[in-house]
Amino acid sequence: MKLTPMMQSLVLHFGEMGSRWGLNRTLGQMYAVIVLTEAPLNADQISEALQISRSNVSMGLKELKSWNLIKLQHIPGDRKEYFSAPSDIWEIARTLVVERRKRELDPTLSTLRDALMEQPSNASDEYTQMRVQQMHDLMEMVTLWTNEMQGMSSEKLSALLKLGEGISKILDVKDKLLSR
Amino acid sequence: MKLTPMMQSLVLHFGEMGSRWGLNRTLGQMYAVIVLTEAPLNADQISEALQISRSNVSMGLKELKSWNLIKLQHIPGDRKEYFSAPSDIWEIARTLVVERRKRELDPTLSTLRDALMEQPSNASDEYTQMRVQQMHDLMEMVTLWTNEMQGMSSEKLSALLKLGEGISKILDVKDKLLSR
DNA sequence: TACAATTTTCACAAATTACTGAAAATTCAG
DNA sequence: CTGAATTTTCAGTAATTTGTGAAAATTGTA
Repeated sequence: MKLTPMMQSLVLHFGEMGSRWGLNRTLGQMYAVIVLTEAPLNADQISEALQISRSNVSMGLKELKSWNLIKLQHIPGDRKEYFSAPSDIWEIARTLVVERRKRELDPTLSTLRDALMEQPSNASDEYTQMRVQQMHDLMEMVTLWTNEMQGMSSEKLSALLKLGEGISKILDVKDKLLSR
Repeated sequence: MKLTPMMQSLVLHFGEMGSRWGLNRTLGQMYAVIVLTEAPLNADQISEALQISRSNVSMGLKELKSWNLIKLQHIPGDRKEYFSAPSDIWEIARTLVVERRKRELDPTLSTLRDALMEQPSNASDEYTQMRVQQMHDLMEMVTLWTNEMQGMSSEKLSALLKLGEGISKILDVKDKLLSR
């Protein structure tokens, strides 16, 4: 499979970004080619398109599976496994947010809880615990949000995000409603 | 500077997480010790606390400065430079979000725009552009949001996040108000 | 069940990233 | 200005991460 120049440059870019997104270069490239190609792809096609070894593709697919970012499908009469990304970009975003939360927040939340259970050994530990408490509360709220996001339809999510600068006003309205 | 066991374990944890957060181990540890200690710290103290070389600390501080995560301050009668984190945890969160957006979204947004300007060379490119458009729109909304976040006070931000599961309801209310 | 097709694993190699000590540059009190 | 204190830079090295080919495991069909 040969990539068009447009694809080529997008794939390269997502490779660069991959590492900044908690994936890595190859994973970024692989996911780019899967997301940006309409037809499901098999490992050999990916390997050829990105000029990387078959085994590397296998490991990458394993990782993408663990992120729930790809769907496996079979094509009648073909024994190979084909992969595609969800067609709804919001679903991809939702998944990314949740999976990153799992990896970036959940373990920390648990460590923070442990620290809060400990007996402070001196004044300095007391300050530390105070900060830990603040971080914990913040992260817990973010967690609630991402859970909320999970349950929202793409339409609703899109509407919420479109609100953009309007969110401030909505908040004010809500305050008024409650204070009445 | 010797760390209490509580600090020690928190610092180690944030070191682990550092790499998942787009920083790296040392940066994570450094920021943990700065955030969790009440008094501003100088480079030597950090170097001793984390058992890393003075030069490594210097590079780390440079990076943390570029993230706008630390404040430089001077202590009267002392020539050394001291660093501390904002006392408001929300300010830290806001900064983190914005800086990550700069690094993780902005460059991609610009690449996506470039791709949209190009003339599709075939049907496959047309599909690609369609997906690029979707990604672009989504990322642009996220960008608007983070901008909005920037302007919000910690109190407001906290209130918004506390809304948590309530956000769905608020959205519904808003729809009703508009449709009247 | 047998076996060819396909995928996965894994030890090693390659590439990348992080860390250090020494030296250079900067800062500031006297 | 001078020079001691402090910070920064940087080339080399160490550590970590990523990629490969060969071999093992799995799959599905004839």
